[in-house]
Amino acid sequence: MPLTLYCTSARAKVPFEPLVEGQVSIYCCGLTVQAVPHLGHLRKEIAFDVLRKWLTVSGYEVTLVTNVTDIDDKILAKAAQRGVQWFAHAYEMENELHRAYAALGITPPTYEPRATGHVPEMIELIQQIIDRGYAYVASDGSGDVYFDVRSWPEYGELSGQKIDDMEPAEDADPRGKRDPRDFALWKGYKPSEPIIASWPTPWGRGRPGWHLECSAMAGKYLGDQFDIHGGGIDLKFPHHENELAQSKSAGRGFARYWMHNAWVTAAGEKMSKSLGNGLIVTEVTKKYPPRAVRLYLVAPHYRSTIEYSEGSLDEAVAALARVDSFVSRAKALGVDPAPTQLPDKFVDAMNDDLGTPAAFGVLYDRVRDGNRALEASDTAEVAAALSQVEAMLDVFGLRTDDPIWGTQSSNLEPVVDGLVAALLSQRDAARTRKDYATADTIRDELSNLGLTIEDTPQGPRWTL
RNA sequence: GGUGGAGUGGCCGAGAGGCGAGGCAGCGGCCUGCAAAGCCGUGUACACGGGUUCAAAUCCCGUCUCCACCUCCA
Repeated sequence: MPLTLYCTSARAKVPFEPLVEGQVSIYCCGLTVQAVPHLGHLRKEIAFDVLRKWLTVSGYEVTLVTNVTDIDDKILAKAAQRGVQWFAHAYEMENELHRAYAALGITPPTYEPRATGHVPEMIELIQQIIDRGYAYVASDGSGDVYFDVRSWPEYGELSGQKIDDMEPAEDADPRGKRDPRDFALWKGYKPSEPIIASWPTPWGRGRPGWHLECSAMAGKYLGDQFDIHGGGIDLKFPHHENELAQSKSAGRGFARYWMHNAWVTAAGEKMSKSLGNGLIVTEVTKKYPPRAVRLYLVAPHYRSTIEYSEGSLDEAVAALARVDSFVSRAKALGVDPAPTQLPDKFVDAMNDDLGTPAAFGVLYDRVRDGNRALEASDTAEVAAALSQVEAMLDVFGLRTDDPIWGTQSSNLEPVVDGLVAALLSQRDAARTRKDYATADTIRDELSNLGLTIEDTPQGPRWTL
């Protein structure tokens, strides 16, 4: 089955054909770095991380561009509130974002351009749109430049919205607009804002409009036309609709496929930035193993809403433990790794619009097969299952030994291993003379330290 | 008002006309000194009311509930 992806503009799953054979270019709207990222923000990064891995496994060379919006109203407001420069606040939050990437094992994008580094590209794009007659300088002398939505007949093609059916803007302040739905390409400098948060342009000083920056950066790094444009479902309208209008009205082909991921909700509602600290990525990964958090975000389909709950995270911990347990027991057996070939069902599931739920079903089935083989001492089958399980985990970014999780071993590990082994051999001796009281005391003591002792036909094994 | 999405077994979460995805929890069994892990077995669920069909969770009509977007938002 060839790869199909659900395309928002087609409103259907469509076969994926890259623009350039063997290569895939993806632009995925990144964060406005105004606050510490929570789980919901990173769901997008995870979803596209998996897409990227799957395309890579499928033989494509992938370029993923994710922007950092480092200037906007909220950044200015928060920086002012804290009494720091806007760029200091933005940079701090960008670092937090990178920490969150690392915490969840997300490969950083190929390129991660910052909006403020691309003002010349934006000016060029605005000029193109004005020259073609689809944008204008505000009539009120504010220095704003607006896109003229009425002039662009295809406006609304992505989201299916019609200009006339839209709710009229809450603040009926026209601000020099021809139509209330016109959106800012460029925001004129306001004396209330720091002068260093503005850049010179042919239309006066000012700063980038949010929608425009993405069009400009996508164009710079991926060209006028590229394969996939992604982002959270909330960006579909107006952000992506506007990006599309800007780029196409400037004569650029822009994205050929649009992909949108769904939310992580909390208490049934969209996780908002005002929810507090509980769901901040780096906090969650203190309470739960990072790989389990990643599994929790990867296992449901990317277009399905995930309801946040600690119970679900506990389930993820348990499910991952079962997989890990098989991998470590199989490896302890010292089997020769079999050549890796992903199961057909897994490939089909992933090719069907990244069907991770069905793909996980295949993973769990193989783990069961492997466990059965382990009991039957069928080393060939253990080896086959192990290599497939690891290959599948690799696609999800969940391999224990993936370097992205960092080196967890320390030089103390052999020491600990030796100490535990010594205690276990005492326990074994006690068990041999049927002194179960002593044996159980040793096990309890180790258990109190957080070690789990399991007796297997190959002797006792311990895990932390 | 417009646009889009959702309601599935104790919980999570897929599927999308016929064959009970899968996970977690539970129960029974095997194994075990006891455990743990693992394996085997075990559940007849699809918001509600109609309809189409030999067959509907899946299609059609209607109803209810929830969520998102149309303003910054992953």
